[in-house]
Amino acid sequence: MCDQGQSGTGSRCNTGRMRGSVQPRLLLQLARKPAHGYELMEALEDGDAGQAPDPGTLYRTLRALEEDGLVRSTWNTEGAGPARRVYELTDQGVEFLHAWAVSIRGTRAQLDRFLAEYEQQFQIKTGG
Amino acid sequence: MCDQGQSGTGSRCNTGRMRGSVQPRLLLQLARKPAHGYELMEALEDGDAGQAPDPGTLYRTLRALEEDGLVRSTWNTEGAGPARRVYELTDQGVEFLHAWAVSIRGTRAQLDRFLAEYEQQFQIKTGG
DNA sequence: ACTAATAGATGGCTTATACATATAGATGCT
DNA sequence: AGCATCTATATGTATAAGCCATCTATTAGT
Repeated sequence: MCDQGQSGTGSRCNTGRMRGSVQPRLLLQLARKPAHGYELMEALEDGDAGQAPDPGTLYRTLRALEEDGLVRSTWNTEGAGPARRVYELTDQGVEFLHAWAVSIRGTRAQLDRFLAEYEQQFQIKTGG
Repeated sequence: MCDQGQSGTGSRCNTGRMRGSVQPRLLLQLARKPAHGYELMEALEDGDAGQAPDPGTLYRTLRALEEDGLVRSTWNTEGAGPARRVYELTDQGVEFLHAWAVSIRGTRAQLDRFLAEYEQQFQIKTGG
């Protein structure tokens, strides 16, 4: 059932990605420069190893962040194309990003422990 | 609303932990030694920085892993106390653990990228 | 008999994210 | 004018992971 060869046929049989990275990545990107959703998607696709969230996730996450006071938005109707909702970080958003960074460092430490134990168990020497 | 000071009042306002680590940690622990649920909980609590999943998560995850053929279980009624369902890894479980390790290395790399960008943005020098 | 420890299991809930689809303005082609 | 396409935002639905609370059962101690 969980054959490695066949790709996900809908079951839980894939080594699921770790969740909880969309929010901090959006906050960090906004810390660099205010931007609208579409722009953020392209930025994450370019710079973040091509791992942008889908539009649904992205826009909904942005609205949630705004509801929580971590970002604020204004409409920008200048320039070509449809109106953009431009987001920027609030002070609270910056603080939150710092908190996320702490949490993420902890997660990374946990992954390091896991990988160390794993490699010890299977006596693997990895270059990276 | 998302004040750092007050702890979770039920909203999404906490720097959410990264999910997706229970399965691989169970598989790795079982790779070291076959064990029953309670034993696994204690092992994860001891060795894994005190981050064991709650019983509900643990036992349900084990059953799911068995349904997927990654572990198999037998009842052990010897010794004191109630019967234990003792789990051990299958060959497929070992393969899956390897796949998880690859995925987790990828996740760690992503976290490293995030933290590098974060530290660059805020010009922080960290000792770790 | 009552309590506690060990051991396993179920029900319900939230969160994060994905996939699919809908809406709408702007631009360009025919 | 009609129509496709790109840009941009949004909603509907589904799902997996994990938490909290609760329940059962066995064994041991008082």
